[in-house]
Amino acid sequence: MSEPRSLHFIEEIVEADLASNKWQGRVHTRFPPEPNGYLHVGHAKSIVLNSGLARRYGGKFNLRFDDTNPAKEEQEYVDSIIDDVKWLGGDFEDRLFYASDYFGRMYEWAEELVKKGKAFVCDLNAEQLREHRGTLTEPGKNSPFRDRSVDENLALFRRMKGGEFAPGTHTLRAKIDMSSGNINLRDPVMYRIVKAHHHRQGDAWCIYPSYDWAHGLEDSIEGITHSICTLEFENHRPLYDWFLDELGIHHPQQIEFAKLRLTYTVLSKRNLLHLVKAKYVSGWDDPRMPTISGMRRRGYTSQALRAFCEEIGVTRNDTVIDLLKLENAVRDHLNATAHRRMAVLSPLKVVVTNWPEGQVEHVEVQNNPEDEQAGARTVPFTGALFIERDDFMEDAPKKFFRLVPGGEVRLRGAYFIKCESVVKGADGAITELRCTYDPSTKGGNATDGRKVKGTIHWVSATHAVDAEVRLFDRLFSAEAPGEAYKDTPDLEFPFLKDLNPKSLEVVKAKLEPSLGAAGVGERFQFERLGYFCVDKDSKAGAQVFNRTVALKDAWAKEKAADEGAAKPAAAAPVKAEKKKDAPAPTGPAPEIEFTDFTKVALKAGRVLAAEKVEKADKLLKLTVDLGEGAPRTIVSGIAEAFAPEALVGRNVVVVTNLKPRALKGIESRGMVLASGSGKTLSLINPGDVAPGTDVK
RNA sequence: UGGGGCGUCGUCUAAGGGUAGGACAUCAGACUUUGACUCUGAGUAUCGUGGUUCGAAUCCACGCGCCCCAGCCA
Repeated sequence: MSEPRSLHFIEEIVEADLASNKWQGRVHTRFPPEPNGYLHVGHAKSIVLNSGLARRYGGKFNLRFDDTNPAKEEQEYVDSIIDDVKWLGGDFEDRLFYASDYFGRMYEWAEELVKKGKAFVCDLNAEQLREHRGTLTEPGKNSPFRDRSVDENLALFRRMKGGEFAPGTHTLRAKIDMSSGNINLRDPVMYRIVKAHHHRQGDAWCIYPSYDWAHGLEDSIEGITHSICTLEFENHRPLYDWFLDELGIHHPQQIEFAKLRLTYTVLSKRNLLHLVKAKYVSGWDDPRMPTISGMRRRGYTSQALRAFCEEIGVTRNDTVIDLLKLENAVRDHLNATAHRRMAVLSPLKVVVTNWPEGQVEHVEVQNNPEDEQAGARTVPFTGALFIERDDFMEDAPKKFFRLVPGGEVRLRGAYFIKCESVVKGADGAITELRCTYDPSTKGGNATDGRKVKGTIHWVSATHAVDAEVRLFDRLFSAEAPGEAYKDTPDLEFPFLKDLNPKSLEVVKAKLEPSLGAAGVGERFQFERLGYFCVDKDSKAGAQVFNRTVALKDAWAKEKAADEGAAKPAAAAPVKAEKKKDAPAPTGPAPEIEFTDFTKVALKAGRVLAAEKVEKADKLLKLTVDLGEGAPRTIVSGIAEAFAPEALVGRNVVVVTNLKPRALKGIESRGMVLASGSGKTLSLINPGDVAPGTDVK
């Protein structure tokens, strides 16, 4: 299909190791989650990486629970993680391990280090330990207990294990270097006393190994060759190496890569846990959650998730992936595989006046035009139909090529219909369309060769199945949730401020009858709407569908662009001065919500240059100094009111936090505020202030 | 201010001294019984400044910016 992609840096390391026979030809990776939450799409990246390496190089892949902290871990999480890893295709065969099963060996190794004089029991409490640790710029101080004798350390350590001490009173520490620039090397804690019930070990232990001590041992025991983790563990690598070298045991190579970050998404277990616990979502598998179980429930396929992980690559760059890329991956897979069905989400009744009373015709429709093998199905057509409300407009713009009064449209797979009259209720709302069909257009083709531009979906009113459909939008409305509030004091979870209040919309839909038999988890494309799957909340006769992802919609985009043009002007504080029908000062569609005044960033700018935009009567291309170093290019629809040269040197007010938008091929980064319209437009003057000054 | 890391189109990511390529996004067009898919085309990038070299994203130097680290979490 495509050219083989070049190797990423970890594959290069593995291939070099294979070439040099560093591990006797072995490749053995692992995925080591702590069972303290559900897995999310970031973990998917790691699973795909680790299991993919094993598959690619004929190696092995382990699933290992890093269950060294009984206070946070639960069996529920273990179960969900196993399900998720399997679902994703992470093939650990029979190699499902638990770090807690190694506690005995870890303890013996700890005694070995004590005997070597490389570890000591420290009586400092947590606060004292912190004081002794020093700071980022100052070295730490040795613990007063650092020079205890081996015998004393051994005795004390055994008493720790024996449960003789209270939590927090003693720790076992490695004896390394309190003056190291790397804080992890300042005599790190190897064991702490925890009196808590362990999900597997019960109360067998009251001392628990810390991550740094335990992790390398776990890898070593399992014969791991490449111990892959995320970038924040890079500072821990010297410690990983130190323990293994002191013990002289199998020493895997730790390799760090950048973890996944996604726009409009939070991906930390702490934050996800809060969303669940505080009931902002229905659970870990809420379809809006970026958890693997949530995405699965929403209708994502594991193939799509894996394709996404392959596509984003593996590097050490700290980057943020556009959520659109994920959505693109599902669309891509579902487009190829999902059967098409018709469903009407917002029904508008259509009566076909010349259809023979009571007649039912079964029209044949293809299941998937992308896949011949998918075959065809039959859909009942009658004189009483539902179509989508959005597919009819009384006062339609030229570019609207769906149904309009007196106009003709094709009903997918059936006939052309023509709208003869519009029936309205007392409140003026459209309640019904009266149409005629053309019998010579059966199957959707006109015998006289005449064309209709639009094809719309429909269901027979008498046959339609009722169902609940859940439409999801992104859970957060900010690209980086909480970023704008991260310095707000007393805000424990800033990302909650960016929660999207419209992330879930529930509608009552009319479905084509074949859908009534669809079982939980089955996926379909509802033609022209998106991909949907049957949710587990479905009951007999009361199905629930989740929208996995909408289809791309060029028409919606065009409409939004038109409406968006009016939006920023209304959102800006100059609203009162504007006429209702005034064109916006510029075209950029804002990313901010209409009501969100507080998010509009207004700054003073100085126009450095201005020129007319080719093939656009109203647009000027402005170069505006906003005190940011480089000036911005802003395209503004003010050419009717201002000659370009009249603007140079003027101060203007600019909305700076809009998503860049291309106008006539020019990227516009912001919007100039103006009031009035057409030739009588005036620019808002911020006064005589420096470019970049906030205008309130 | 200590230690570690990272800087290539809007966003990801290739190019490992020799034409800065791909994906997603954007825009324009073609096709279309899904305004989808597909196809065609367009624009936009090597953090900066010096140096080495016939030639630098790549090597060197000096800057600049961003990320991680002061849990008895992982």
